[in-house]
Amino acid sequence: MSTRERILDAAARVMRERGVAHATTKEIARAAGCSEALLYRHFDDKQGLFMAVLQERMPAFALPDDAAGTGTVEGNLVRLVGGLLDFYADSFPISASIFSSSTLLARHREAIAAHGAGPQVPHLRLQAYLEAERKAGRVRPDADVEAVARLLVGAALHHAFLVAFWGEGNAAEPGLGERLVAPVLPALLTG
Amino acid sequence: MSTRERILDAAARVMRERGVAHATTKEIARAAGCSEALLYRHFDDKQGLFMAVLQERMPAFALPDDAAGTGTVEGNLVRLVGGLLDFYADSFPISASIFSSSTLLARHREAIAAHGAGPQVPHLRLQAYLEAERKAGRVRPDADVEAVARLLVGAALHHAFLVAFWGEGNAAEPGLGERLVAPVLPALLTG
DNA sequence: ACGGTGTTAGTAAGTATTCACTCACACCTC
DNA sequence: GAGGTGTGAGTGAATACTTACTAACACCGT
Repeated sequence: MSTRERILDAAARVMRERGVAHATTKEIARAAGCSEALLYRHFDDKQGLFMAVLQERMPAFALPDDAAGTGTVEGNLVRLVGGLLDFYADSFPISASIFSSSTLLARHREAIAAHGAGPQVPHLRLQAYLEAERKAGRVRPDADVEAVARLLVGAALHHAFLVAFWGEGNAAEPGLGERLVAPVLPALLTG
Repeated sequence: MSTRERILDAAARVMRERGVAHATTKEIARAAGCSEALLYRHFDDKQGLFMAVLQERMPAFALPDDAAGTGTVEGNLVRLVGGLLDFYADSFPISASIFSSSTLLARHREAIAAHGAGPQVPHLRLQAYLEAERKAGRVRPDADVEAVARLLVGAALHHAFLVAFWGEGNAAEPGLGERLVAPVLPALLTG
């Protein structure tokens, strides 16, 4: 693994485990097993390093390839929500830390706007899946798919928030995906 | 207004507007219009001041008094979700900042555990309302009220997250409460 | 009424430490 | 020997926190 990658891993680890406030250059260098000076060979400054972590060490949000029309809507939704729960569990600690600095937030916002990425992507993707199912006739034509997408994505985010707050202890909650999907099914399914 | 209150207001304002990273003692003192030394007359240390802000300047989450059995379930839920949207819109910026420091998070967690407060309160309260309605026979006996509460609370939190990320611009979204409540109604209402 | 005594509210000017960041220099490979 | 990779030893600035001090005010015995 290249030094740059080691530094990025170390920085991400410190940010996750101790919070951005403690993610000092000294702490990151110690975690990466190198000198502080070396950080500056690979990154312009500390904010540049943070930005690289945000862009290269945020867990990718990959919804499984569009399964619209295959399997059952319920099964697909459960799988998608499971992916959302994992995604937010991994990304929430670092995402939240962005809000600790207005300047970091502003830079991140600009960087992200350029890529078409951003925090609205998950619910837009889920919404797109539901729209495809609606087009396929497996979801009621009058269903508010945007609202449903927001409910499901929100519940996943909320769960990550609680886990991050209370510590790693109560992380996995088996069957949560199924339980979250069930209440919105009557509003979705053609009947 | 007492000096202590002025300092708390100033600290909360700086934390909100510029983020905890920029909430230095100097900055807070300047915002409060006093000397840094005075901060230490009223608080043990900076973390103590932050803790006081978290405990005394977080917007109170007040669900309107238990309306179970009155009005319509839909109307009550819309009102409750509206309250949640306001609550999270106000509290998210400061809540998120807790995660910037593992030690601050740990202290806040302990302080909160003592009060029986914490981030699980909103969805427990909403869940309690739904259970009351179930007992009153206005919600299906087989409805998963916990899952529904998590969906609605999560969607409100998610909305606050997006607003905090993109700036104050796209804050109010009229009719959002109604749209979020509608998809869970079929799973709740007795038919 | 008046001086003495203590308390409260406030600050200017520090100190020690930590922070992000730099630089001169060493080591290595080609 | 040139250029990439790496470091020890710093630097000035910023930070959290302290100290020594003042002005205002309340209380009280005489």
